[in-house]
Formats: sequence, structure tokens, C-alpha cells
Amino acid sequence: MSTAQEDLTGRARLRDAAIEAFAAQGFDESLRAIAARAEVSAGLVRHHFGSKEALRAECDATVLERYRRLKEESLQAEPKQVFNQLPGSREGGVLLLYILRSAREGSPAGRQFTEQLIEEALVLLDQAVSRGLIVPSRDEPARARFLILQSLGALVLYFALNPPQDPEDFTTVMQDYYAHVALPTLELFTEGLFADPGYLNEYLASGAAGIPPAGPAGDTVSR
Amino acid sequence: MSTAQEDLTGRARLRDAAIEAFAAQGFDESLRAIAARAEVSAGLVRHHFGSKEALRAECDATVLERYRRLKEESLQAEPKQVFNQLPGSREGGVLLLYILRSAREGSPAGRQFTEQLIEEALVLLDQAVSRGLIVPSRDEPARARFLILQSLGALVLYFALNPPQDPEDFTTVMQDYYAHVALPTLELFTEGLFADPGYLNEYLASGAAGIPPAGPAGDTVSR
DNA sequence: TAGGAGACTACTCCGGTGTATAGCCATTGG
DNA sequence: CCAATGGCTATACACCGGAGTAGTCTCCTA
Repeated sequence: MSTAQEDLTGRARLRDAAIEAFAAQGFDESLRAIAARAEVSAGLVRHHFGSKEALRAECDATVLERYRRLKEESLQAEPKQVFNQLPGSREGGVLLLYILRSAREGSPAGRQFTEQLIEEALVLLDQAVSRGLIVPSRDEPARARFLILQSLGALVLYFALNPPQDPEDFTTVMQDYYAHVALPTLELFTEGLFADPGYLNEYLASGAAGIPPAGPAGDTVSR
Repeated sequence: MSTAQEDLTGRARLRDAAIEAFAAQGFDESLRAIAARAEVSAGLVRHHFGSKEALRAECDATVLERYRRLKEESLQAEPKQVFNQLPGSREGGVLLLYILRSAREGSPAGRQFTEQLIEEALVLLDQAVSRGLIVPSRDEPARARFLILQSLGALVLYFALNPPQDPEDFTTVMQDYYAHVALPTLELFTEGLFADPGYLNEYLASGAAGIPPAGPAGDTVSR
């Protein structure tokens, strides 16, 4: 990772400090606090970035790009596995926290990230279906969207309700999370929930299924 | 609802205005903005509540209590159905928004609300299992926790990513949400996802299932 | 009818925030 | 050697937030 060499230019140090501060403390962290974390003066933010908003934008882009890189490095790309090993390194943990916070705030970065996850999930699901590992759906894109919304949402909520007291040990929270959801997830995915297909058949018979929800199909989460 | 009579005492008007303001604009809404919404002076907040924090606490309690009342009024108490009809009235919509925001922030109110939902879900699931409607789980409390975390988390995330442009039409967003998730939910619940039980069996054989996650069992979401 | 309590407002105060300006200092290129 | 560019700091500014103070008005009561 890039923090290996410790003496970066002030601009890079500010950017990295901002990412860490945003991840640990939220996006309301003050410029002065960020500058202090980077051990530079507050005015330098303006000098290099012009405004806090611009700094935030650069952080967003950097995080997204680093996440992409980390994901490609670990070649097995199933989202859950990525998330699972993401917080293994310190950088990965910061990235994860930053991303979850972005999603939680509904920022453009969060939206973009979610969209990306959904696309990847759709590809993976299609592959798994064609290999016979996963049962087909009547609406594959809707299922991909749904599954990401559920799993990402659960993670976001879990982190909101159980914030790591020490902003460093996201790893612990992450492990707790998986320890909690592993069994129910596997049960639900292999055995379902309903004992009989009545509800689904009712819904299908009602005709609501034929109507694609609304809006131009394919965007992140409707709207 | 209590806003039926329009001339309430300043205290009550402030409380209700704060609830609406928090729901629509977030908990960072300023005291002055809240006072303006209630058409009173800002100082009155201090006079009646002492501090913004205390006002917030009273709003939390009021919302929780009103939600409870609304839920009991509509006797069919399955969580999803409650959520579905909650935004039917204006008050219900405000309440829902307030609650989702609380959960998203991880505030005590959000935590309490989530906990409450999990307990209710556990009861309902147990009933449904004993009536043969739902397949049993190897760990019912974990499943209840998991299902609420997933569904509530998805809703929170959906609202974060698709905020209603007009803070009033949560109804539209809500309908969009259900239109999107209805089919995938029913499919997943009746047909599952995995074509064969290999993953689950692997997990069970690994022995991880026997170890209840961690910490004193039964709290909201671990920890 | 006088007194007092409480609802309510206008105004002040203080701290924190993002933004802006002016200048220092080192490195560099002519 | 010297000027100029750019990284960087110190300081100031304008603004807005919650909190605090003093005083007015109104209504109830003794």
C-alpha cells in the first residue's frame, strides 16, 4: 500500500489522512482535525484542493480506485468473500469503513459503489446459474439488486448499531457480523423460508410480477 | 393523531415540529429551523427542554410510543405489513422516516427500535414454524436477528440512496421499494438460492455452527 | 384587584467551521 | 548568484450553531 513510504508530499498525506478521518469519524470531521492528523496546517487543504468538497471528491475517487485494485488483487471475486477478507489489512479496513459510510449517507460515491456491486453480482449469479449452482430467477437483475441491497444494507446497519469502540478494530466487528449471519444465510439460501410455494404462486397469479417496477430499468435501486 | 387540534401548547408544537424536522432534514437540523417550523422563537426550546439533546430524547420517546400505538391499532402485526401500511397516513410516514434515520445513525432510539423488531419477529416466526408455514431453523433467534437486519438494512439503504426529493412523498419511495423487492423476496423465501445443500452441510460439518457467535447471547446485534 | 408564575421573545455570547489573504522558506533554473 | 515558483504556515474573517440572560406579556389565583 502507499503508506509504506512514510514521507509523502503534503497533498497525498492530506488525502490519506482525510480518508482515515472520514472513515473513522464520519464526513463531518473538520478540516482542522484532518490537517492535524496529517500533521500539516489547515490552510494547506485549501492550497491543494481549494475546498473541503473537492478534498472529499478526491477521497471518494481514491477509495473507489483502491477498492477496485484490492479486489482485483484477490482474484476470487465473490462479493461476500471480498468483504470478508477486505478488513484483513489496515488499509482494507479503512476502505471498507469509508465505503460503508458513503453508502449510509447516500453520497454519489456510495451510490456508485452500490451500483458496481450489483453489476458484479449479476454477472456472478448468471455464471452460477448456468453452472447449475444457483436456481434461476424470473428476474435476474432484480434478484441481483435485491441481494446486494439486503446484504450491504445489513452490513451498513450492523456497523451503525455496533460501531467499533476503537476505530481500528473493524476486524472484530466484521468477524462478529459474519459469525452472526453465516448460519441463517446458509439456511435461507439452501432451504428457503416458506414451507410451501403458496405465497409466491399467489403473487405470480396476481399479475404484479409481469410489471417491471417502474422507471427506466436497470439503474441502481430504482428511482 | 394529536395534530388534529391545531393549537397546541408551545412545548407540544415544538416537539412535533422537531420530529418532522428531524425526519425530513436529519438530526442536524438547527434549533432555529425547528423553532421556525413551530412558529415560535428559538429560545423557547431551551425554556421547555433545556437543551437540544433533551428535545431529541423526548422526540425519540414520543416516536417510539406513537409507532407502538399505530402498530397495535392495525392488528395484523407482521412487520413487513406494518411497514407497508405505515406510510399510508402522513403521521405514519413521518414516523417511519424518523425511525429509519435513527437506525441509520445508530442512535439509542434506533437500537431500541431494532431490538423491538427482532423480538417481535422471533415470536411471529415461532408461531409460523409451529403452524408449519415456515421451515424451522437450527437457531431461531439468530434467524430472527438476521432477517430483521437484512430487511431493515435494505430499507435504510434504499432510503439513503433514493431520498424522496419532496420530503413528503415517502409513500412513493416506499412503493418503489416493495415493487422492487417483492418478487426476489418471495422467490428467495420459497425456492432458496443454492441448487444443492453442499455449502450448508460443509458449514455444519465444520463445527462452526455449534459455537454461538460471541458475547452474552440475545442482545440486539451482538457485541 | 394585586401578585406571581410561567409561557414566550429579543438579544447576547462563545466556540467552532469553512474560507480567504499574506507571507515565509526552500528548492530550482537561468 | 538571484529570482521565481510552489509547498506550507499563521492569522484573520464571516458565519452559524447551541447556550445563556433579561425582560415582556398573559392568565390564574388569592
